[in-house]
Amino acid sequence: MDSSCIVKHFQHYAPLSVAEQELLDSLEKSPKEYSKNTLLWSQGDASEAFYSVKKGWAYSFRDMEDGTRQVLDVYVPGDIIGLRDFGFQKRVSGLKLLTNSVLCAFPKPRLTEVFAESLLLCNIFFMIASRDQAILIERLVNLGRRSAREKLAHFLVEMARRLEKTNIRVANHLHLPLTQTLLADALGLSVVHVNRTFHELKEEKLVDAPNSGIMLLDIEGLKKVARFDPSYLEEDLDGVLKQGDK
Amino acid sequence: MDSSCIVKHFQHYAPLSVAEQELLDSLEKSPKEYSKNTLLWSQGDASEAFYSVKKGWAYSFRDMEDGTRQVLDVYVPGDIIGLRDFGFQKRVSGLKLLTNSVLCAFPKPRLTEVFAESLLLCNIFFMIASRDQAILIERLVNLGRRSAREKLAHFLVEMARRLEKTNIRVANHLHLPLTQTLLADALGLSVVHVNRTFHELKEEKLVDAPNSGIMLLDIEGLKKVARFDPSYLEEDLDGVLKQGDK
DNA sequence: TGGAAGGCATAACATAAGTTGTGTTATTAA
DNA sequence: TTAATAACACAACTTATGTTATGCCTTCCA
Repeated sequence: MDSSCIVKHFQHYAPLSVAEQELLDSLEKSPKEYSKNTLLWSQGDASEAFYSVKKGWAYSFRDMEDGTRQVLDVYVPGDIIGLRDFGFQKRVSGLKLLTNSVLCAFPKPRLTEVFAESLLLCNIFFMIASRDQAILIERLVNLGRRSAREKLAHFLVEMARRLEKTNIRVANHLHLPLTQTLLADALGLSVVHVNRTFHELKEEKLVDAPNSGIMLLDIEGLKKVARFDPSYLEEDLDGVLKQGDK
Repeated sequence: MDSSCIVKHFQHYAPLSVAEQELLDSLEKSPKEYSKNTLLWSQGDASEAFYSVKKGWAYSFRDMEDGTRQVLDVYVPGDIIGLRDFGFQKRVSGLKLLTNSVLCAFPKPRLTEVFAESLLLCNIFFMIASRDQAILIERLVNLGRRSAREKLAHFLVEMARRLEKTNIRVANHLHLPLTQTLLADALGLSVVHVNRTFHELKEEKLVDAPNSGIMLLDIEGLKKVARFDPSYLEEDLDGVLKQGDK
C-alpha cells in the first residue's frame, strides 16, 4: 500500500520500464493529507496542478447561480483529478473531498515533460482522458434518458465496478461514503426524490443505509435494475499500441 | 477553403512549424464525401479511425434498449471526431451525419505516431480532448440542473459560439441544420416539449423556424435566457506551454 | 407522380419528479 | 453538555414534462 498508487494503476494497462516507473513515481512526490470536506478549488480558480488520489474519495462539481449544484464525477483511489482542466487557465469545475484523503499534487507543466520523456506514458494518459470521457458520456445518458430508479442503480453499480478495478472488492456487500444529497446532485434529482427512490431499493433488499454512507447489498440485482452494460469501463491499451511498441 | 481544415484549426492555438503542418496535412489525406443521414458507425463497432470534419455537421449518440436515443455531441467543421474512443476497442457511441459532409479519416495508430513526432501537436491533441470534456461537462450541467427553456437556449448559444470560433459568423442571424427531434434527444426532453418551448422562444423573437433547420435571431437574448458563461469554450494553449516550448 | 416517411404543430390528459414543511437523529462545534 | 448543523425520513400538494393522438406540410424515392 506504500508503493506508488499511480504506478499500480498504470501497470494495469501495460508493463512499465524502470525508467517509466521512476518517472511516474516523481509525480507522487508529495503525498499530503486533507480532511473531509476540504475544498481543494472552486470553478474559476487558476488551474496549476493535477492530483492523484492515494487514499480517500473526492468529487468534482459545478455550482449554479440559483444555489443548486451539479456533481460531475466522483473519484476513488488510483484516479487522477484535474485532467479536464489541461487546456484551460481556470478550473472548469470545483473539487471537494468526501472523506479524509491523501492526495499527491504535480504541477501542470510536469505532465508535458512526461509526454516528452515517455511515449508509452503519454499514450496511457491519453487513454485515461478517453476513459474519463466515456464515464461522462454514461453520466450524460443517465441524466438524459433514465428514470430516477435506473439513475440511482446505475450510478451505484458504476462506483462498485470502478472500485473493483482499483481495489480489493468486499464480497457482495460494499460500503460507499456517499450521502443522499450528493447522489441527488449527481443525478439531477431532488434530495426528497432520491430518498423516495432509495427507500424503494431498500425495501427490495438491494441497498441499505447504515449509520453513515450507503451499503450495496445486491450488486447483481442493481445491475438488472440499471440494465448495466460495463463496456464503457473496459478500456484497453493493447488496441492502441498494436504496432507502436515493437 | 482548400487548405487543410485541421491546420487552420490548430494554428488557432499555436504557430506551427512547416514540419508540423505537413504532419497534420498527412492526417487529411483522403477527404471523402458522405451524404446526409449516413451512419458512420454504431456503438460497439470496432474503433479504428478518427475523423476530422472538413465540411458539414455530424452528431454522436447512444441508442437505449427502449428505443430512445441520447445525443451526446454535435460536430461542426474543424472538429475532430472519435477521440473519446482512443482507449477502447469498440466505439463508445454511434456517429451519424446531419448534413452532406466531407470528412477525412486517419487510422488510430497514426495518432500515436504524431505524438512521437511532435510534442507540440501532442499537447494540442490533449488540449482538444480536455476541451471535449469541458463541453460534455456543460452538457451534463444542462441536463441535470436546468429547465427546458434554459436547456434549449444554452445548447443553441453553445453551437453559435462554437461556429463563431471556427467559421465566419453570419451577423446576428445564424442558421443551424438541427431538427426538433435532435434537440429533444440532445437535451433529454420529449419532442413535444421541445416544440412547446421552442414556440415560446419564437414568440419572444429569439429564434425562428424557416423551411428547414432553425434560425437564431437574437443570440444575445438567448444568452440571457441561458445565463450563458462561455468560459468553458475558451481553451488556451499558452498556459500549457508556458515553459515547455519557450 | 404519388404515396410513404419525416418534421412540425397543437390539444387533452397522465405522471414522475419537484417543493414545502415538519420531525427525528446523528454529528460537529463551542 | 449543550447548541447548531447536516443527514435522513415521510407526508401533502404542485408542476414541469411526458404521452398519446391527430392533422398538415414537405421531401424524397420507387
